[in-house]
Amino acid sequence: MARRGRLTTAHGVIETPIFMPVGTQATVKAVSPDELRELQARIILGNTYHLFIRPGMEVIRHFHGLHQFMNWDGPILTDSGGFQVFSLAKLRKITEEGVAFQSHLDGAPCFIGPETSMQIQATLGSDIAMVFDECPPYPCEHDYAANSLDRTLRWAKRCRDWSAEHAPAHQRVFGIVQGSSYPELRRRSAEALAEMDFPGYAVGGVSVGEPEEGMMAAVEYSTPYLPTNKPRYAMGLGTPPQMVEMIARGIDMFDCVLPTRIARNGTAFTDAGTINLKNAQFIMDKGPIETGCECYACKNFTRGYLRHLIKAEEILGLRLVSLHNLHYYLNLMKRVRDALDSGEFAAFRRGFVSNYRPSHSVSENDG
RNA sequence: GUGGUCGUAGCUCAAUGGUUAGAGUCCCAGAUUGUGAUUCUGGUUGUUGCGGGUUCGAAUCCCGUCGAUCACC
Repeated sequence: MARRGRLTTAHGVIETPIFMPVGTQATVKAVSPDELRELQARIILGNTYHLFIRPGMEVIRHFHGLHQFMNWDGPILTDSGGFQVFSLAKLRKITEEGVAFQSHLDGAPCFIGPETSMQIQATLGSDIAMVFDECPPYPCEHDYAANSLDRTLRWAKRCRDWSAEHAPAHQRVFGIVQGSSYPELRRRSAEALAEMDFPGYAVGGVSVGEPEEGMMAAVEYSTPYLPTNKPRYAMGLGTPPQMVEMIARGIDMFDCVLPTRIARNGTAFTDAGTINLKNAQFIMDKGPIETGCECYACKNFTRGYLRHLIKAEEILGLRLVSLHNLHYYLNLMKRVRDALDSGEFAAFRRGFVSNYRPSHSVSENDG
């Protein structure tokens, strides 16, 4: 099931499996494009919803698109805004046309539908645009999920058609599988999208609060019905072992805020699991975050120093941990690719997952 | 030296004479999955300066004492 792939875009070739750092507001938070290149990030995310609200498309158009605006000349994938409309905006009203909502910044009334989303993404000039979908909450009643899915499929077709006529020639549009936790809906979604013949497919509606098994199941319900010669993208995922497990299930692309977000709160990834650099145990620690790590933070700074920076709320602290965590994620994908190339992925997967200790909350004081 | 004001958690401060003296911050942990740096959730911490007294009951009232601070000499 796990596979290697190659995705060609106007701004470069992407070897899969790949992790895509998230750069919601035309920046991967705390990290410069130079540093992203040094980290060997091959493709990053941008966000329709956020950039539409601020700075707005007039500004993006003025700067000739997102690549030039943020000075990143590698590939960019833009999210359609479907997820953010549901996770961030207030007072949304869904109709066949699209979603009316209030901006999370100032409450201003806004509207994004399939065509507006594609229009925005065309203006952004991303290499990969996502269809505008509805991301239903978890848990979700079957009837609601079915109706939502049908509408999302109609939207997908509208996105594809709008894009075929108006989008810049270099831009590809990926479909998004929905269907909540229902196997037959996931299958229906994947088959319908495959019929529409997208150049890539995402599994959406995951990491919305469901247990991890549900997340895995949603992927397993979807991938068997997607074409094998097109990239598959698990949206918003995941932890390191989750990604390895998803790759074993035929996923090629990931994006996740986890490495950058938790970096800003002092948590760093290692092969043994996450460590919280704020913990008192690191005060006098002269070692790097992870022994043998080749990232800038690990080659130059101690845990004790990083702990100090983070406790003192110094910006360098969150930058250094962000660099480490991104390096960790990007390097993990490289290790996976190497393992796939040498035919040792199964062994790598076993070793990695058993070594990684998930930081489950120890709630012994409950009650 | 005289007179006034004030001493409460590490810090800044609450608390009609009436449950187990609270809050913010700090500190200690945890959370974070298509973004949240400055976020969220928990938790530890007190001889109410000290010593007496009044009272059923004192951080609170009285006396003494120590300390800080201000004014005057």
